[in-house]
Amino acid sequence: MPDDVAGRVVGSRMRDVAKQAGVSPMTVSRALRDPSKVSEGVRRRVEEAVRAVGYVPNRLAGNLSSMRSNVIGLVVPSLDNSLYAPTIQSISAVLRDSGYQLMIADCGYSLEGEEALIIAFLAQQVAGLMLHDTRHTRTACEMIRRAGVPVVETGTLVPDPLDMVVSYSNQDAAGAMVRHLHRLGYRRIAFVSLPAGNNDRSRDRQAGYRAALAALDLPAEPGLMLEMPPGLASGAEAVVRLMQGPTPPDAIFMAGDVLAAGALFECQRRGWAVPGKVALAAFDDIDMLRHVVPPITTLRLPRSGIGRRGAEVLLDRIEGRCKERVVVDLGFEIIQREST
Amino acid sequence: MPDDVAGRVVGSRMRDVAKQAGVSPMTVSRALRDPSKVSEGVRRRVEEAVRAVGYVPNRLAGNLSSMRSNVIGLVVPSLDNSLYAPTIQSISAVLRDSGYQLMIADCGYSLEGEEALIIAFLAQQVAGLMLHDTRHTRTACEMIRRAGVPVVETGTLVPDPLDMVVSYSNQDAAGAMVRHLHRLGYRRIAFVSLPAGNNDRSRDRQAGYRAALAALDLPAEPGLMLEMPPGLASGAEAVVRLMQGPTPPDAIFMAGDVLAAGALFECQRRGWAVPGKVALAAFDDIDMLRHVVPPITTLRLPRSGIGRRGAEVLLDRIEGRCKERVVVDLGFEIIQREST
DNA sequence: TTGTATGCGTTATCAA
DNA sequence: TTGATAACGCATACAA
Repeated sequence: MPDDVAGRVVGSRMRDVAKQAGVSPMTVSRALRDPSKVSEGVRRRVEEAVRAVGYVPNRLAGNLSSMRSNVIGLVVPSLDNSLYAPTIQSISAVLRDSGYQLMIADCGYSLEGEEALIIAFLAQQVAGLMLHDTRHTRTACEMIRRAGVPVVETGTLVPDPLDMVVSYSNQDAAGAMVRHLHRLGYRRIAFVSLPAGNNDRSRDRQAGYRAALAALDLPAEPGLMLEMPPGLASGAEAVVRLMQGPTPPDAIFMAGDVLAAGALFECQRRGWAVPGKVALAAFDDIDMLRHVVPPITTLRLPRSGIGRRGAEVLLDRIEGRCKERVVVDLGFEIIQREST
Repeated sequence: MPDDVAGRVVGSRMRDVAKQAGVSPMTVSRALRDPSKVSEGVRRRVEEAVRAVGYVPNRLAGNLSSMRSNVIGLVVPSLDNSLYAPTIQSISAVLRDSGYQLMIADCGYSLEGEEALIIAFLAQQVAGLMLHDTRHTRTACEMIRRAGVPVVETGTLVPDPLDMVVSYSNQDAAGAMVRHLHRLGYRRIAFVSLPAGNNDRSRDRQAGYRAALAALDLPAEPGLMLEMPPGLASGAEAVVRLMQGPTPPDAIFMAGDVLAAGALFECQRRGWAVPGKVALAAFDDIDMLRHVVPPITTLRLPRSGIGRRGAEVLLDRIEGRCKERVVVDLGFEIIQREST
């Protein structure tokens, strides 16, 4: 029963249930975690006793004693960014269905921040980690290795994974869109992305853009590449700067989150026909891009699948169903719409 | 040092550090949690030993032993909805700066789901709870009461809070927008919201709309109220249904998340002037609404402030800095733009 | 300032 | 099928 101990209300413990049911605590433990290991009568009495005393198991104690954990730690660069929402949602669903809990933290695109969070998660004895950045401090890598905790990286298809990877290739995706625009006849393809400095995905996308240009024998004009901070306003600014430059592009590939929508809204304001004056392509199929006028050509990324499969392979490993260091490429898809 | 025990790699324990530093485990514990309680020399030796053996404290054991917890549980109706992102981000920032961890789960707008998550969080021995729904099952309330865990509700200014509340009033906000539209001269004000069935906020907003109409002596025509599922497409459908009805409105107040943007895009497609043919107002100042053409009048809600203040009052309570059951009204603001 | 004994609530292990 | 005992890793309380 609830007791007030030193100003702190505590719940009932397993031995309260045991007393109530007239069995030993160990039997309660068994009845709760594997009912088939106790007799029918005991099982019923324990169930009743649990209800009677309002017992809620203490998973801290359970985890400590069993040297197991039912907590997964997730580090994302930012929680403010709705891009991670579908991924987090899917992770959450898989974990919930398997009796795991999700611990989330954001590192603000900082490697040192990520390191601190990883250590905090290890201190919490997480059973596994999911990371969205693909570069990590030496200390972070070392800590993870020593702890022997399974890790899934989800940001991009990294060449030298810590452990497991579930993602798509940002580099391939950017290249595929450039080739798509080229097939449609565009030749002066500009590229706008978030700053690559603190964002691995942006770096990969820039590399994919450059590689595709080279493969297509298109010149890589520095004036056609722009780095902009996130936000609709940045997209608007980018399209203006590119179109008012000396040799404007005939297509702009916006590889930032909502940059493309910002660019389109700016075109609407200025009466610039899309794709008549300039074609627009985006990276990531957020719902909005399908509904604006005109709808924007984009890449559909496996946001939700990354969360689901990532959580699945992590749990498979934790529960011993799979020993390997899998690398899962979930691919991407080009969605051709009216803006190109 | 890491040891392989029964297939499981374990980290170093406090007594490994103690041995290395030539002191007792208790001294290590003190040196780590309150360095001022040990001598200078011991402090240095412990710090070195910690680095030498790569020690990471086991917070499960620490929490169990101290009967404290550094974990906060947050339940949101959905993680897929980017609306909660700024709130979660702010909570995360406050907790991180105070050495707490955030456990997140989504209940899918289900009361039973919420109950299960609350029980799971209590089993994890969370130090506090943040809930975004305002109705809870009897069992959930009972569990929380018995556990004596501080709770902050953030969904709306509830009349009968479980404990503490940090929010704004959805009802007042909806009413304020109706009065604003009335001041601008609109008289046939339609109202579109998400289904109220599983969403307390929608219910409150509908009530606010109705109350404001009554106060303004405007008739409450059933044909002017619509419930739509979330999404841009719903907004588009809603505006069409309202405008093609027998007596179309002169203004539509879209109290759903991105419904207003969907409605505007549909008006763009059909060439309906906004606000010439119909005025549009929204609920919640997502960035997009400022950038579309025309920018949409809306209510600015304290999304981020709710997270920050909510986490702050929760920690104040947990750490004994405040005993009261505070109710914080963070208010709202009407942002008049060109769509009305 | 430091160390010793004890307990946190559960599970592993082994004996009955 | 059940129970007694000993961890799990750390912190509280008290003694030195």
